[in-house]
Amino acid sequence: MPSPLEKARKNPDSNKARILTAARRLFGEYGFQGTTTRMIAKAVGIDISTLYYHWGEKADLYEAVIIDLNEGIETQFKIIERQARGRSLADRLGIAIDVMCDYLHESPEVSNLLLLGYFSKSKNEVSLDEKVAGHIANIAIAMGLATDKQHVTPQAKARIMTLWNSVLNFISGESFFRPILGVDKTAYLDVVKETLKFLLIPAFTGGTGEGGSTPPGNRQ
Amino acid sequence: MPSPLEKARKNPDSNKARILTAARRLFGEYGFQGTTTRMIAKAVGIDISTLYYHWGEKADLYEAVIIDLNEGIETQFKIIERQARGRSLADRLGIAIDVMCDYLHESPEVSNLLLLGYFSKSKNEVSLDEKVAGHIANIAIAMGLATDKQHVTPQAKARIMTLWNSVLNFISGESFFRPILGVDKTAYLDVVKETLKFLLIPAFTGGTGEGGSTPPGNRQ
DNA sequence: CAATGTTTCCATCATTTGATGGATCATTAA
DNA sequence: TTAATGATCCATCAAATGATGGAAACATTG
Repeated sequence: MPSPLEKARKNPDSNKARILTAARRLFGEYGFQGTTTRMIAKAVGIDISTLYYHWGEKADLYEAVIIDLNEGIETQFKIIERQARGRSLADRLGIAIDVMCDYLHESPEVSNLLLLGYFSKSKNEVSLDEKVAGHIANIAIAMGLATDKQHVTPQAKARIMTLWNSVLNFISGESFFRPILGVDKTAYLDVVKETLKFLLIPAFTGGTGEGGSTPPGNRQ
Repeated sequence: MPSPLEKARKNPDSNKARILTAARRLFGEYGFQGTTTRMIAKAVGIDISTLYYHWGEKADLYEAVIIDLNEGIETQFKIIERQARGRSLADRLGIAIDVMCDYLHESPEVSNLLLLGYFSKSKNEVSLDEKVAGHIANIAIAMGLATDKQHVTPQAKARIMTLWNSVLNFISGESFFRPILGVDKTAYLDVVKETLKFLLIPAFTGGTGEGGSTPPGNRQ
């Protein structure tokens, strides 16, 4: 029994899938309240009743978007985990920052939707928090700050949250922050990565910061 | 010629001022789109036409809220500047974190409104960005990372932004993050402050982090 | 008090928005 | 071919929403 989401992904040219894609972009750009079903239908080029036929009410469509989103993020975490395995802590952090920045920068609606989920009291009951809790724990383990999901200290969680949120902030807020920084679009991502590494790596490693790749003496 | 805002603040019991207060809270909680003029009027206990009489259209009221907000923030920055003067860099950062966390935690709608302003494409043209650019530069100077507003490097700005956003994130996202951390309401603010100091001070000072108050040799 | 200005509310509009029923067209199975 | 199922659109609804006109209440001042 394939879920509606799997069904939609199987055929990306179907209207059902195109609705999901457009909804993702528009919800990310204008939020749940700021996006109307007519906006989505118009973006796809269909009638709104087709949208309702495929996804039910607006909140259901939004929920589908969020679930779809989280699966994409989990994929990225697996990539980070694979690349980070066996490297030094400083390297692992650098890899995490690079991979997440690149991924989110390519699909900016992701970070927008996540941030809106964190900060707006929405009546919809998409259980985003459980997912995020899992993500946080996963990063903590991948960074070697904890050994299993059940034993992550609040301190470690809070530190990961800061890192995670900082990435989201910079990606989502690009149109707002970039003019303030006064750099062009290509330089922005580099400044962001550099800043995050500069600020966060020394604290985690308790030492000198970036300092190149995988020093021979693998200080833990 | 007193501005409408000054006029409203002069008499906090007037309906005009009470509308502004309620609007501030509700816009902060539900965003611009998610807040209706009827919600605000109902919160104050008046008819919506009274609201329109005092503040004009909805976007004008929102603009007044944002302006009001920014003046409050500027006041806090002056407090930080005064307290930080003459202290070590680590102390100045610690003071900034403490003061801003306490202030924002007392009026959480402030950080919500700021974050919504950063991340949602709103059609309203409240020039929030210029204000924020000024705030960023002010902190940079107060922290001793720059000497005048015109000569703040993108790197310094980006680092301040990370700090500033991290505070906003934790305060605005408390209802979301606190359950994940598994701490109670009173402990949350302490964990946040501790985390921010732990992560950010070492990077700025290039050294050992918090390490107590104002070391005798005032290393720059 | 009378006149003038300010504030408040009631009634009402025009749009927008979420949502649905039913007709139509396409596709597939028997 | 025919019946059934799936997909799409048109027309329409009811509720919510931003906004306004005008009458009434209230306050201020000469």
